[in-house]
Amino acid sequence: MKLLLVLPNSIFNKIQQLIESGKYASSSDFFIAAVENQLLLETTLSKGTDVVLPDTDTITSEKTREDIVKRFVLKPGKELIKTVATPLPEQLLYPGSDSENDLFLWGQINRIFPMKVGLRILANLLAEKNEQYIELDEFTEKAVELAKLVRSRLMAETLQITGKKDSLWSGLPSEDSDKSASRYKMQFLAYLRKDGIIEGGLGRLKFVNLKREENRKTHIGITEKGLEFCVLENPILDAGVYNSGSLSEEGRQFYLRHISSEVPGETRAFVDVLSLLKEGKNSQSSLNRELRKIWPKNWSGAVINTQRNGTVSRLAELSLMEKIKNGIEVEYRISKTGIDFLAKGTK
DNA sequence: GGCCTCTTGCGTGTTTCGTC
DNA sequence: GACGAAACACGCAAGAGGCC
Repeated sequence: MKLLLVLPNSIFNKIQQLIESGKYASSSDFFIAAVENQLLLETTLSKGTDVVLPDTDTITSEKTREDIVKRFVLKPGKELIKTVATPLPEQLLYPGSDSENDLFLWGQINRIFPMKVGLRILANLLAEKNEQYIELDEFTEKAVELAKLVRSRLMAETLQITGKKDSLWSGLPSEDSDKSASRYKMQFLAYLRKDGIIEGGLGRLKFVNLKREENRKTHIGITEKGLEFCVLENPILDAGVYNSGSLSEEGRQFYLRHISSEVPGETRAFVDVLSLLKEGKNSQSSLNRELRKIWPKNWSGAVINTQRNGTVSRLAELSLMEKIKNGIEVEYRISKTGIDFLAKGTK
């Protein structure tokens, strides 16, 4: 949508100076950042702060908002957190399945970073309450509110620094959509099905465990592996670096080691896609065609597409492959790290 | 203007819950 | 036990963004 805006010369000149100094790529970028900041402020103020911190009064400034985000997404003290047991196979296997090799992550989980944010929030809540488990609803509500703030901040920072829309915030819930909040909770975080099976990325990756208490309330705790991944340095959350990817090298290596030993379904998906890339199946259509032969026969074309897309996005985030734009088409290419992972994963 | 890719909102069938 | 309502689980496809 295009808007016609009348500005006093004094304001216009100041904006021009900021653009010329390189802080913004264009006047559009300046206005988008300004509007997003104002909308964020309005939304947060209208909701009050009861969902965030017990000792925070009213969010009245950018600095206060920053403090809240920092307090819940910065590295928690590892020694302050009591971990829980890793989920057992029977908490993960669907009726009729007997092998974790077939447990693919749902394709709509297309980023690891949103789960990292969720883990940070969970760990900080556990540390603050000095508990091993907390109520799932309490965690997910707070995670959604804070993840929205992280997303808004990330959008504004990325626009300022790179001058273009990057997708580092992909997967995090947006301020203006309950649907995206629901998606974040159900797909990236965790929940417990009625039959006791754990769903959601954090659960399927064994970074958290869930249990239903006698009062039927579900509780969530962080596993040892979840805590290890959680406290690893993150360029965005800990250093405010927005141009080196969403995970640190250490974080990427940990994730790969973890899935290799604990999450065979994710390893299988990675190995399947990387093997095909190595064989030269570099386009979306050729990948889909080949994956259809080796992935579950009951998956429709749309499901193959969803699963391929999610796997490719996570692989790219981990630097195991890259996407190269050729005009309007994209070529997938395995990286050196991808080849190394494949060598280890297929041994 | 049209095409391709990717993200994410929505539709639909199934299951669970509450009430009578 | 029957029924309707609500919640859940899964999967599809609309639409935004980028490019020619």
